[in-house]
Amino acid sequence: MTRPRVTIGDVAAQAGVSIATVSKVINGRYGVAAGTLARVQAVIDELRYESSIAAQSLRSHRTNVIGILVTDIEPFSAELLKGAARAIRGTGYELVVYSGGGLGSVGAGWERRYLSRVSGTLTDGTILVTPSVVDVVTHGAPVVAVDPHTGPSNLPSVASDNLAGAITATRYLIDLGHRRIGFLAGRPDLESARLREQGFRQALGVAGIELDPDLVGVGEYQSESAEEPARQMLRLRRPPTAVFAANDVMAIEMMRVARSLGVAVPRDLSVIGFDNIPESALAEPGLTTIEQPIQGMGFEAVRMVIALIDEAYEGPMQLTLPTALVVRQSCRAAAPR
Amino acid sequence: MTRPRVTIGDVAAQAGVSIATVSKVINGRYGVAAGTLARVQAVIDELRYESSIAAQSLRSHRTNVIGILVTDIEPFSAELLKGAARAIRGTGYELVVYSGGGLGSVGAGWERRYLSRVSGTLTDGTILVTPSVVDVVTHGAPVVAVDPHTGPSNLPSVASDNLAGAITATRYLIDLGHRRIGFLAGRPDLESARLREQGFRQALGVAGIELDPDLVGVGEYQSESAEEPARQMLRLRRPPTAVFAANDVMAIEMMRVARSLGVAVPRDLSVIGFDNIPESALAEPGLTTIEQPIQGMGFEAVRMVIALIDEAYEGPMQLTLPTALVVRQSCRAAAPR
DNA sequence: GTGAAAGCGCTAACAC
DNA sequence: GTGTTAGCGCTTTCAC
Repeated sequence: MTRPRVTIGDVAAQAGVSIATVSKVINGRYGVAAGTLARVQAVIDELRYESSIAAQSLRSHRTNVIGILVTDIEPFSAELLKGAARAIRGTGYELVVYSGGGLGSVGAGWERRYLSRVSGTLTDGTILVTPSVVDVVTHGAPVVAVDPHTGPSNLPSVASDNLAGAITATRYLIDLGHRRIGFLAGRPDLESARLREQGFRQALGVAGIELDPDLVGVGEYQSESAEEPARQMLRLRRPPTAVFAANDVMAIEMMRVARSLGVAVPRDLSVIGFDNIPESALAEPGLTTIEQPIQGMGFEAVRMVIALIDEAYEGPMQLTLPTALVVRQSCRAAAPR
Repeated sequence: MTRPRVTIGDVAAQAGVSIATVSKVINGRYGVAAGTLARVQAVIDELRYESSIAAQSLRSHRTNVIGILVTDIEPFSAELLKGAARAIRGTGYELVVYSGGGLGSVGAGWERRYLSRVSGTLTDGTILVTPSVVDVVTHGAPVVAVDPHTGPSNLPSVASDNLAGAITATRYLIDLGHRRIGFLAGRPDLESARLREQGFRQALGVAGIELDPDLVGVGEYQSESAEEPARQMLRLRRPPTAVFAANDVMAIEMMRVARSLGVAVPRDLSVIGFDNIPESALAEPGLTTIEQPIQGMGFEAVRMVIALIDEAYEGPMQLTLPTALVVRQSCRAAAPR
């Protein structure tokens, strides 16, 4: 059933009071006689009046909404949203997710543009997911970055410990006795990829293992671009006995290529990947992974913005959450030499 | 860096034109001299001006936003959102997800309340996910219900075929030779649960199998409430050789209880569940399921609202998507009698 | 071509 | 207690 929108004016007219009085009733302000209050309330119920968020927030600059900006809703951001939703429960705030339509939404900078369109008007605080923007201008309302692609900016942020995770993964392989360990790197323009490679190299260095340059391929975080480097690595005269991939899809690709080349995992090759897409555990249940606390990042980001809004935040402005090694069946001890 | 919000007035002043002219530039309206346009545009870039969505939509009633209302972001709705996001790509629309803070958000009716707060103002079209409300009043902008809990209402809707799915599942067990088939029912107040039970009974009827009332337990879609009925069923003098659970978590609970009672799945008991939570495949990789097209529902809902906005929709107003049987290791042929 | 003015639905001083 | 008034930031006639 479609009928014209009910406005505060309609309620006022019907109740025989002024708009201001209705506004007071809605917002529970002082100075309304009990009788008037009841009458206005009755009309509100009868007309099923609901205030317009647009008008309300335009005027009052208080919305009880935490905004979260994602360029798209895909497995990673969806997982993050679950954590954010969990953190929002019972806080009195509501969560509003703004999703650009994928595709970089007419170029990067989407986050910045949208931020200024909603922040402080439609939201009391805003979370930016994997922003690729550094110089963000805020307008009073707090903004928190999650998993910033470009590394720490001027914003408070929540990230996971890519460096420590990569070290853990590499150490694990080393401890299994592997010495020829390959690495499939991510997109060089992203902070996460840089940190994961750094961790890999660092762990090798500490163990006194010299890295053969042939054992490093750039897969750019995607299976298509990882295929060729993976194949090359396995076709070396002396192929690696283990490979650490900077993310899960490349690890899965590595296993696929190995299979096609008759290299058995984990018998001939151990594979470990940095977990980015929760669903990858479904696609390759046996894959050993370094798990990022994806939900946890969403959760902490929400807690952080809310605390910042209330000016009660006491914690590091750059929060780094630990990763965890999840051992499954894709790794085994290196064959004795 | 925090500085006061840049408004259209600031731009106008800086460019030495009127607010009206700036508005025309922003909206690409006719009647602006090339020189003026360039100058205004330059100021906009310099000041990094972005129009306020709140003000804009309050005035213009056109937002290019599809709103999607969910009571919470959990695995089911998150999956749905992925599909919705996929459908939105390249359409020029943006997706905005409004999430109540779980917990029924101060009682049901949250959807109705929120709908009237955003529809037609902040959104051009709105999707209601699993609404438990029947009499929805719309205000011009189209509204589509996804997976309505109460069955078809006055709204256009997208749902999955619970009835056919339940029949498929039951038939599958029958075809495996099972004759004593148990059923764990869902929440009786929800349409999905009614349809799934109906399909179960119908399939048995067609096969000429009489249903033993002891083989039907009400698990209410939750593992806690399913535990007792599951146990009772397995402890019958003549326990079932197969069980169909109205959702996945109850199916998983059934397997757990069976295990604890020394009943081996699938040797002694076949189990099949209606899939609701994508992640359940992770928790119980071997579970045979009736898969709901969760992403698909989100996808189709978005296409439907957009078509309705453009007044170009030609399809059924109550769209029902098919389910699929996914056979894994939790079912086997009944032992010959 | 451009700007003055009205008003979208609402809130918040301030009078009465 | 209640109503009048002045905007919030923007779009849109309609004069000039």
